[in-house]
Amino acid sequence: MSTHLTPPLDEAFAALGDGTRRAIVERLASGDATVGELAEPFAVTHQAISRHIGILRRCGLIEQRADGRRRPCRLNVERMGELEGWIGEQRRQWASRLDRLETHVASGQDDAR
Amino acid sequence: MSTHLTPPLDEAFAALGDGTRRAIVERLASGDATVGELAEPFAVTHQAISRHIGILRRCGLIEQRADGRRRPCRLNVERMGELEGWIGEQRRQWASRLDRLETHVASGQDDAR
DNA sequence: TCATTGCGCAACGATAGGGTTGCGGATACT
DNA sequence: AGTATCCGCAACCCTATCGTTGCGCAATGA
Repeated sequence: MSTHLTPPLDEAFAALGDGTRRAIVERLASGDATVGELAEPFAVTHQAISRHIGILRRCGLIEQRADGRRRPCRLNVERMGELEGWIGEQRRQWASRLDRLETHVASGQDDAR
Repeated sequence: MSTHLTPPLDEAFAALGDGTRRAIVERLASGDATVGELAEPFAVTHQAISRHIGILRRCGLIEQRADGRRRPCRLNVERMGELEGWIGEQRRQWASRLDRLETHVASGQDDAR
Protein backbone atom coordinates (compact mmCIF):
# COMPACT_ATOMS: atom_id res chain seq x y z
CA MET A 1 0.00 0.00 0.00
CA SER A 2 2.57 2.56 0.86
CA THR A 3 5.47 0.87 -0.89
CA HIS A 4 3.68 0.03 -4.07
CA LEU A 5 5.46 2.08 -6.70
CA THR A 6 8.40 0.58 -8.47
CA PRO A 7 10.42 3.73 -8.99
CA PRO A 8 10.77 6.10 -6.08
CA LEU A 9 8.51 9.08 -6.02
CA ASP A 10 11.41 11.18 -4.84
CA GLU A 11 12.93 11.76 -8.24
CA ALA A 12 9.62 12.27 -9.99
CA PHE A 13 8.34 14.93 -7.60
CA ALA A 14 11.75 16.56 -7.46
CA ALA A 15 11.77 16.66 -11.24
CA LEU A 16 8.52 18.61 -11.24
CA GLY A 17 10.04 20.99 -8.73
CA ASP A 18 11.85 22.74 -11.56
CA GLY A 19 9.93 25.29 -13.59
CA THR A 20 11.79 24.51 -16.78
CA ARG A 21 10.94 20.84 -16.50
CA ARG A 22 7.31 21.58 -15.74
CA ALA A 23 7.22 23.79 -18.82
CA ILE A 24 8.60 20.86 -20.81
CA VAL A 25 5.91 18.63 -19.40
CA GLU A 26 3.26 21.20 -20.24
CA ARG A 27 4.57 21.40 -23.75
CA LEU A 28 4.56 17.63 -24.09
CA ALA A 29 1.05 17.43 -22.72
CA SER A 30 -0.15 18.99 -25.93
CA GLY A 31 1.83 16.59 -28.07
CA ASP A 32 5.18 14.99 -28.71
CA ALA A 33 8.18 17.16 -29.46
CA THR A 34 11.86 16.84 -30.25
CA VAL A 35 14.62 18.06 -27.97
CA GLY A 36 15.26 21.01 -30.23
CA GLU A 37 11.62 22.04 -30.22
CA LEU A 38 11.52 21.78 -26.46
CA ALA A 39 14.71 23.79 -26.06
CA GLU A 40 13.71 26.61 -28.38
CA PRO A 41 11.50 28.66 -26.03
CA PHE A 42 14.14 28.68 -23.31
CA ALA A 43 17.10 30.98 -22.95
CA VAL A 44 19.49 28.19 -22.10
CA THR A 45 21.72 25.91 -24.10
CA HIS A 46 20.34 22.79 -25.68
CA GLN A 47 22.61 20.75 -23.43
CA ALA A 48 20.84 22.10 -20.40
CA ILE A 49 17.48 21.09 -21.84
CA SER A 50 18.89 17.77 -22.88
CA ARG A 51 19.86 17.23 -19.30
CA HIS A 52 16.43 18.17 -18.01
CA ILE A 53 14.97 15.71 -20.46
CA GLY A 54 17.36 13.07 -19.21
CA ILE A 55 16.13 13.70 -15.68
CA LEU A 56 12.50 13.49 -16.74
CA ARG A 57 13.25 10.31 -18.63
CA ARG A 58 15.11 8.64 -15.80
CA CYS A 59 12.29 9.27 -13.37
CA GLY A 60 9.82 7.88 -15.88
CA LEU A 61 7.84 11.03 -16.62
CA ILE A 62 8.69 11.07 -20.30
CA GLU A 63 9.89 8.60 -22.89
CA GLN A 64 12.11 9.01 -25.88
CA ARG A 65 12.45 7.10 -29.10
CA ALA A 66 15.06 7.28 -31.82
CA ASP A 67 13.85 8.74 -35.09
CA GLY A 68 16.83 9.39 -37.29
CA ARG A 69 18.91 12.02 -35.61
CA ARG A 70 15.89 13.17 -33.65
CA ARG A 71 14.80 12.04 -30.25
CA PRO A 72 11.07 12.73 -30.02
CA CYS A 73 9.80 12.94 -26.46
CA ARG A 74 6.46 11.66 -25.27
CA LEU A 75 4.77 12.32 -21.96
CA ASN A 76 4.19 9.27 -19.79
CA VAL A 77 0.70 9.93 -18.51
CA GLU A 78 0.64 6.78 -16.42
CA ARG A 79 3.58 7.95 -14.40
CA MET A 80 1.90 11.31 -13.99
CA GLY A 81 -1.13 9.44 -12.76
CA GLU A 82 0.94 7.77 -10.07
CA LEU A 83 2.02 11.12 -8.69
CA GLU A 84 -1.50 12.46 -8.87
CA GLY A 85 -2.63 9.31 -7.12
CA TRP A 86 -0.25 9.74 -4.22
CA ILE A 87 -1.44 13.27 -3.59
CA GLY A 88 -5.04 12.22 -3.96
CA GLU A 89 -4.54 9.44 -1.48
CA GLN A 90 -3.25 11.85 1.13
CA ARG A 91 -6.20 14.11 0.51
CA ARG A 92 -8.64 11.26 0.84
CA GLN A 93 -6.92 10.17 4.02
CA TRP A 94 -7.27 13.65 5.37
CA ALA A 95 -10.88 13.79 4.30
CA SER A 96 -11.72 10.90 6.60
CA ARG A 97 -12.47 13.05 9.57
CA LEU A 98 -12.56 10.11 11.92
CA ASP A 99 -8.81 9.90 11.94
CA ARG A 100 -8.46 13.63 12.32
CA LEU A 101 -10.77 13.69 15.26
CA GLU A 102 -8.98 10.81 16.85
CA THR A 103 -5.69 12.67 16.72
CA HIS A 104 -7.28 15.87 17.91
CA VAL A 105 -8.50 14.09 20.97
CA ALA A 106 -5.14 12.45 21.47
CA SER A 107 -3.49 15.84 21.26
CA GLY A 108 -5.81 17.14 23.90
CA GLN A 109 -7.29 19.88 21.74
CA ASP A 110 -10.79 20.52 20.51
CA ASP A 111 -11.81 21.52 17.03
CA ALA A 112 -13.18 24.85 18.26
CA ARG A 113 -10.46 26.56 16.26
CA MET B 1 -9.27 33.62 -5.88
CA SER B 2 -7.50 31.05 -7.92
CA THR B 3 -5.38 33.75 -9.50
CA HIS B 4 -3.37 34.53 -6.44
CA LEU B 5 -0.05 32.69 -6.24
CA THR B 6 0.63 30.07 -8.82
CA PRO B 7 4.44 30.29 -9.07
CA PRO B 8 5.32 28.46 -5.84
CA LEU B 9 4.62 25.20 -7.58
CA ASP B 10 8.38 24.87 -7.79
CA GLU B 11 8.92 24.77 -4.08
CA ALA B 12 5.88 22.65 -3.38
CA PHE B 13 6.79 19.92 -5.84
CA ALA B 14 10.42 20.08 -4.81
CA ALA B 15 9.32 19.71 -1.21
CA LEU B 16 7.52 16.48 -2.03
CA GLY B 17 10.66 15.28 -3.76
CA ASP B 18 12.08 14.37 -0.39
CA GLY B 19 11.04 11.06 1.16
CA THR B 20 11.24 12.38 4.69
CA ARG B 21 8.92 15.24 3.88
CA ARG B 22 6.47 12.96 2.09
CA ALA B 23 6.48 10.76 5.16
CA ILE B 24 5.67 13.81 7.24
CA VAL B 25 2.83 14.64 4.88
CA GLU B 26 1.55 11.07 5.08
CA ARG B 27 1.64 11.26 8.83
CA LEU B 28 -0.22 14.56 8.85
CA ALA B 29 -2.79 13.20 6.44
CA SER B 30 -4.05 11.02 9.25
CA GLY B 31 -4.19 13.90 11.70
CA ASP B 32 -2.35 16.83 13.19
CA ALA B 33 0.91 16.27 15.01
CA THR B 34 3.55 18.21 16.87
CA VAL B 35 7.11 18.61 15.68
CA GLY B 36 8.31 16.13 18.27
CA GLU B 37 5.79 13.53 17.22
CA LEU B 38 6.76 13.96 13.62
CA ALA B 39 10.45 13.72 14.38
CA GLU B 40 10.21 10.61 16.52
CA PRO B 41 10.06 7.93 13.79
CA PHE B 42 13.11 9.33 12.03
CA ALA B 43 16.74 8.73 12.78
CA VAL B 44 17.70 12.35 12.48
CA THR B 45 17.85 15.24 14.88
CA HIS B 46 14.76 17.24 15.67
CA GLN B 47 16.41 20.25 14.08
CA ALA B 48 16.51 18.45 10.75
CA ILE B 49 12.81 17.66 10.99
CA SER B 50 12.10 21.17 12.14
CA ARG B 51 13.75 22.39 9.00
CA HIS B 52 11.75 20.03 6.80
CA ILE B 53 8.64 21.34 8.47
CA GLY B 54 9.80 24.86 7.80
CA ILE B 55 10.16 24.02 4.12
CA LEU B 56 6.73 22.42 3.98
CA ARG B 57 5.30 25.43 5.76
CA ARG B 58 6.93 27.99 3.51
CA CYS B 59 5.64 26.31 0.37
CA GLY B 60 2.19 26.19 1.91
CA LEU B 61 1.77 22.45 2.23
CA ILE B 62 1.35 22.55 5.98
CA GLU B 63 0.40 25.09 8.60
CA GLN B 64 1.53 25.57 12.14
CA ARG B 65 -0.06 27.21 15.11
CA ALA B 66 1.33 28.04 18.51
CA ASP B 67 -0.06 25.98 21.37
CA GLY B 68 2.00 26.67 24.43
CA ARG B 69 5.48 25.42 23.71
CA ARG B 70 4.14 23.08 21.05
CA ARG B 71 3.80 23.79 17.37
CA PRO B 72 1.08 21.48 16.07
CA CYS B 73 1.23 20.95 12.31
CA ARG B 74 -1.77 20.62 10.04
CA LEU B 75 -1.84 19.50 6.45
CA ASN B 76 -3.07 22.09 3.97
CA VAL B 77 -5.26 19.99 1.73
CA GLU B 78 -6.11 22.91 -0.52
CA ARG B 79 -2.48 23.36 -1.41
CA MET B 80 -2.21 19.64 -2.06
CA GLY B 81 -5.20 20.00 -4.31
CA GLU B 82 -3.43 22.63 -6.36
CA LEU B 83 -0.55 20.28 -7.07
CA GLU B 84 -2.93 17.47 -7.87
CA GLY B 85 -4.78 19.85 -10.12
CA TRP B 86 -1.72 20.79 -12.11
CA ILE B 87 -0.87 17.18 -12.79
CA GLY B 88 -4.45 16.41 -13.63
CA GLU B 89 -4.58 19.28 -16.04
CA GLN B 90 -1.58 17.97 -17.94
CA ARG B 91 -3.17 14.55 -18.07
CA ARG B 92 -6.42 15.96 -19.36
CA GLN B 93 -4.54 17.97 -21.93
CA TRP B 94 -2.79 14.85 -23.06
CA ALA B 95 -6.03 12.97 -23.10
CA SER B 96 -7.43 15.33 -25.69
CA ARG B 97 -6.13 13.36 -28.62
CA LEU B 98 -6.98 16.12 -31.05
CA ASP B 99 -4.05 18.17 -29.89
CA ARG B 100 -1.76 15.20 -29.99
CA LEU B 101 -2.71 14.38 -33.53
CA GLU B 102 -2.32 17.99 -34.53
CA THR B 103 1.24 18.05 -33.26
CA HIS B 104 2.01 14.76 -34.91
CA VAL B 105 0.96 16.15 -38.21
CA ALA B 106 2.83 19.37 -37.61
CA SER B 107 5.96 17.39 -36.87
CA GLY B 108 5.55 15.61 -40.14
CA GLN B 109 5.66 12.21 -38.56
CA ASP B 110 3.13 9.45 -38.18
CA ASP B 111 3.16 6.81 -35.50
CA ALA B 112 3.99 4.13 -38.07
CA ARG B 113 7.55 5.32 -37.68
C1' DT C 1 12.48 30.45 41.64
C1' DC C 2 15.02 27.14 39.08
C1' DA C 3 15.31 23.05 36.05
C1' DT C 4 13.33 20.78 32.16
C1' DT C 5 11.10 20.31 27.82
C1' DG C 6 9.71 21.70 22.98
C1' DC C 7 11.19 24.09 19.34
C1' DG C 8 13.65 27.36 16.13
C1' DC C 9 17.82 29.80 14.42
C1' DA C 10 22.75 30.22 12.94
C1' DA C 11 27.04 28.30 11.32
C1' DC C 12 29.65 24.50 9.53
C1' DG C 13 31.12 20.71 6.16
C1' DA C 14 29.58 17.49 2.57
C1' DT C 15 26.89 16.58 -1.34
C1' DA C 16 23.76 17.28 -5.28
C1' DG C 17 21.78 20.24 -8.74
C1' DG C 18 21.64 23.64 -12.68
C1' DG C 19 24.28 26.21 -15.96
C1' DT C 20 28.13 26.56 -19.22
C1' DT C 21 31.69 25.13 -22.81
C1' DG C 22 33.99 21.51 -25.58
C1' DC C 23 33.80 17.34 -27.87
C1' DG C 24 32.15 13.40 -30.55
C1' DG C 25 28.73 10.27 -32.74
C1' DA C 26 24.95 9.64 -35.76
C1' DT C 27 22.05 11.25 -39.40
C1' DA C 28 20.55 14.34 -43.16
C1' DC C 29 21.69 17.61 -47.01
C1' DT C 30 24.36 18.97 -51.40
C1' DA D 1 32.58 12.64 -50.63
C1' DG D 2 32.14 16.72 -47.41
C1' DT D 3 29.38 19.61 -44.52
C1' DA D 4 25.79 20.90 -41.47
C1' DT D 5 22.51 19.54 -37.95
C1' DC D 6 20.56 17.11 -33.86
C1' DC D 7 21.76 15.39 -29.74
C1' DG D 8 24.19 13.37 -25.61
C1' DC D 9 28.32 13.01 -22.58
C1' DA D 10 32.03 14.84 -19.68
C1' DA D 11 34.44 18.52 -17.32
C1' DC D 12 34.12 22.62 -14.93
C1' DC D 13 31.97 26.42 -11.74
C1' DC D 14 28.39 28.07 -8.44
C1' DT D 15 24.83 27.88 -5.68
C1' DA D 16 21.29 25.43 -2.94
C1' DT D 17 20.27 21.90 0.29
C1' DC D 18 20.78 18.02 3.77
C1' DG D 19 22.50 16.84 8.02
C1' DT D 20 25.13 18.08 12.09
C1' DT D 21 26.29 20.75 16.51
C1' DG D 22 25.66 24.69 19.60
C1' DC D 23 22.87 28.15 21.35
C1' DG D 24 18.72 30.65 22.88
C1' DC D 25 13.96 31.48 24.00
C1' DA D 26 9.37 30.49 25.71
C1' DA D 27 6.35 27.48 28.32
C1' DT D 28 5.77 23.90 31.75
C1' DG D 29 6.38 21.76 36.23
C1' DA D 30 8.82 21.22 40.80
